[in-house]
Amino acid sequence: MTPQRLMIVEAVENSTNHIGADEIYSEVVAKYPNVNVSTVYRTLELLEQLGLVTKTDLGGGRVVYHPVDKGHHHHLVCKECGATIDLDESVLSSLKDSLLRQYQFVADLRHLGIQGVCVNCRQHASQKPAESK
Amino acid sequence: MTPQRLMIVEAVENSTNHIGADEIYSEVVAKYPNVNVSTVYRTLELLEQLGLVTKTDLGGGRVVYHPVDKGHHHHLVCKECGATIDLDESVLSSLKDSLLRQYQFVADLRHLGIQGVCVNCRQHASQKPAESK
DNA sequence: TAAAATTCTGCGAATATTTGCAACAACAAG
DNA sequence: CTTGTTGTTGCAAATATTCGCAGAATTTTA
Repeated sequence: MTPQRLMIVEAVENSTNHIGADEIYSEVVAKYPNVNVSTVYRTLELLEQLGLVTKTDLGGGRVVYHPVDKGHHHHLVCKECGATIDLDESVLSSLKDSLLRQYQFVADLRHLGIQGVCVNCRQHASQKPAESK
Repeated sequence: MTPQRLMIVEAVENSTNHIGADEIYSEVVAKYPNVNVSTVYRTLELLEQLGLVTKTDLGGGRVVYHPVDKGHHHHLVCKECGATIDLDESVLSSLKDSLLRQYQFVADLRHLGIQGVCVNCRQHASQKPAESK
């Protein structure tokens, strides 16, 4: 356990909710200017393999990390407005069961990002002219 | 509809199953050496928005495209051996329904890549020394 | 403690993908 | 036929992430 690893772990643990690799990097660099981005990525990969943090792709290049010990949950990501809605783990448990029964496949559904369209955007779909695209 | 777009569409349609951006690019360049990668990506993004093709992240940097008119299905991707198991759409329909009922969220579950561990790797987990990592 | 082995890191290069921008083609208006 | 408008492309640069490699740090061994 090296000082840089310690700080990376700290940064992830201290994050209120989710944190991106770039934010972790900035945070660590502030205290220890010599650390390299590679180290951040390597450590995050390590932590993920050890089952300590989850990595979630929220789409649109937004990849965030979350400490496992702070609870599992998922995200509904709206493709229109970009909002993310937290989702309880239970909603996916039946899917996980089905996959296990029907395919003997142990799905890793600990922290998903599911793309779609939220209520708000669906209702305003007709009125709204276009996106900030 | 420009010639380059036409060829990109062709490449996707002609692919037996799935095809990556790099493969599409190579295929198109073979006939029309001037096309640029950007054009490929831009066209694929366009096709995706038009609902003509799906883009699926199989994990590990493998992103593949698939024409919508060739049927919806999903993939179970084994993190150990990298195998992908095709999955019928129906398995996810109940999840989609739940999300719609409970969250009024229209999930885009047309072509997912679900990470996990397949039967094979689960059984051999203890024997297998390590991966090709 | 010194030499050897192992692990981790920083750096720079490679990869995949996206973006800004200026040139270009198609097409409508005059 | 010239001009203007719009949409598409090629190129080069930016971004995010990964990878190889050599040097540092750490541990092991004697």
